[in-house]
Amino acid sequence: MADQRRPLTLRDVSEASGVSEMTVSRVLRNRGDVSPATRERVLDAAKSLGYVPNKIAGALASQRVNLVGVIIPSLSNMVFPEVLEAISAVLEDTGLQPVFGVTGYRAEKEETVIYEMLSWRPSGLIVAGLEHSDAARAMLGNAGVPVVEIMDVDGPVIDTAVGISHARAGRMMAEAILAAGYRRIGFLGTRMAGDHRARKRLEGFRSALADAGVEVQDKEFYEGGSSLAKGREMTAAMLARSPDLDFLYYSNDMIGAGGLLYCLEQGIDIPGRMGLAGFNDVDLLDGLPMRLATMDACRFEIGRQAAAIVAGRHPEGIIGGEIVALTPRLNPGDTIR
Amino acid sequence: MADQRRPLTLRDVSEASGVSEMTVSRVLRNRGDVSPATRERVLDAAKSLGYVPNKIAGALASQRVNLVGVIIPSLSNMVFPEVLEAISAVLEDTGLQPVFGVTGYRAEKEETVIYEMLSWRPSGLIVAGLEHSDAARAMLGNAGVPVVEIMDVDGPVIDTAVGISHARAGRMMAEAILAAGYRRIGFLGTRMAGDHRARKRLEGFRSALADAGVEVQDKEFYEGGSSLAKGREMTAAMLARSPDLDFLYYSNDMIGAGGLLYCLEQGIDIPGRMGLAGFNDVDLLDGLPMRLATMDACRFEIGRQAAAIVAGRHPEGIIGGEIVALTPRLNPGDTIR
DNA sequence: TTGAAAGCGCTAACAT
DNA sequence: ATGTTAGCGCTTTCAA
Repeated sequence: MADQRRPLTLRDVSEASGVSEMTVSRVLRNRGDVSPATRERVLDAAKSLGYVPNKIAGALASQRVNLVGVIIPSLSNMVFPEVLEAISAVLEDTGLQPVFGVTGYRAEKEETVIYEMLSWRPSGLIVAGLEHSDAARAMLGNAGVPVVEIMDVDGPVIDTAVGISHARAGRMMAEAILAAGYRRIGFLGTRMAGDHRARKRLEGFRSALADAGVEVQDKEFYEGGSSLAKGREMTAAMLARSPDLDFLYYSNDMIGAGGLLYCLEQGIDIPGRMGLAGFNDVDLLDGLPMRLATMDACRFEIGRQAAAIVAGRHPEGIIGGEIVALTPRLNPGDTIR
Repeated sequence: MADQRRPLTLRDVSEASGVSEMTVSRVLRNRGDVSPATRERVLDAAKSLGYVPNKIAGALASQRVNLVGVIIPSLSNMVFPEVLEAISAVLEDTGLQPVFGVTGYRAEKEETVIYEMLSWRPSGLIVAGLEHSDAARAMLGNAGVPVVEIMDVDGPVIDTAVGISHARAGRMMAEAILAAGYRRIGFLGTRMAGDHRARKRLEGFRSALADAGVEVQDKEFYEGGSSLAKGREMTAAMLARSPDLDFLYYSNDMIGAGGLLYCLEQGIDIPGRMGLAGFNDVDLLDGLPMRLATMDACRFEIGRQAAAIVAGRHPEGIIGGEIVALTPRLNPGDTIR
């Protein structure tokens, strides 16, 4: 517990306990056979010195690193913290530790983050999305460790992917909307070049509408700011411009919730006169005056399975090198008639 | 770009470029003098091989690690992602990289996370809160690197702290409520033993009320679930039990928002018949029918300053070993008369 | 401007 | 059950 500037080493513990460095190392890692007496002496010495092992040296010597890199676009999206939570929970008792990196939806930043992560030689990598720069793809392909791409399955996969088809999610929502008899449909979403999943949902959505001879009648995009407030503003603007719309499809639940609050305030009959839907099925909605129709992105399950694959604890029959396509679940809530 | 199992080393690049390992190392780190011709040859070789430096070896040799450990209680709290964002932004151009660890508000888990982090010999540590186990406190005290405790300043500090006084925040809110003439006050919060800041706010709140001879008339606590929904339920329960309350103080904005929505639906006159207030000043509120009174926890500023201190770029006159107490700002919104 | 040698703190592999 | 030796892949330091 004495304060020192030079960090303590195994050698210090070795000297303090009168045992070889190797034996100290064994005790500290619970490896091999060590007599209880020796064990206790070592532990006492380590504790009273305040020794913290140097994993850098350990990793270099053993060629093993208990880190798993997790690369996501954003922390403010509300979706990713939940994926992280699921990943953390699974890794908790595997001896692996997640390390998070954030890309801000920028491919070039993603490339940097991947490079940085790989330079620490992690045991595995979990990366959100399938779209990467060529260089990033090359690095991931040659990483020599499990690489799991999560969230999305619509596109070429490097090694293993766990996610949903966002095109299909968009299609399913379109079909539900059409089946409910809505025809004059508006779309409200983010203007974010890097958000490929939102783009794919919109594409799937439009293509299913097109199959029924229906077109999206109005669109509105936003960037930045409070999603709830933006949802309000965008909805007000769109309804002012296109008052005869009978359905509004939002690219996420937060702006959808803003739209819902606006419509309710305006006294618009939901879901009779107009229907609404979002995406993600976030808990948040539980407390709103009405439950917004939405679609579950399976983010807990995605986190769980991705972590299990990286940890080598593959859920039922999955062994890596595969695509695990989860099924998005439609939650009709109260805003589709 | 050839695929290999054994990760590439400096030696591979050295052989491919016909230059010594040392020179390759210099090129890759932009250190020392290297002729442009050599430089280019090395860069070409590294790129075409797909070489990724091994930071583990580099860190061991140089005794320098560009990692900053950031330890927070939770990712789902909405507050911490913002602090992380601010930290990331500041570290972005310092060559330092944040590594996040989550404690789940459990002191014992925090101890483990600190130990793990320190075993990677980071350049600094940012830890949320002032309450730690004795062992954790000892580790932090002997870490030999900058340790910044954030969010809170009410208590003993290990090295440097950046935060607000939550006791004072609670007191300020009580004073504002009393000044507005409310007297029959209820409190709604989390039942979380590890959330010391919420506890301190409540203590400050009650003590300021007590100074005016006022007592909290009813209390309700929750755990888990959607905060918005819980805010609703708790509010409904409390008003059923104590119908004559004229103010509800919530320990965070999310449950406050749930309560607000409930009250509005019930047709309760806000802020006339009853006032409401939360804590955190989250953006979310912008889109609600009324803006909830709240208090800014200065989380961006906290993240910024903490990162600057760890990075050695101390903002105006702060040099570490100090307590930076930021001033919480009351945002009266529309729910205090 | 470039290279050679030594060693960072630990662990694998092999003694004893 | 414990100790010894030889690296892990880099960077520091010194030499050329």
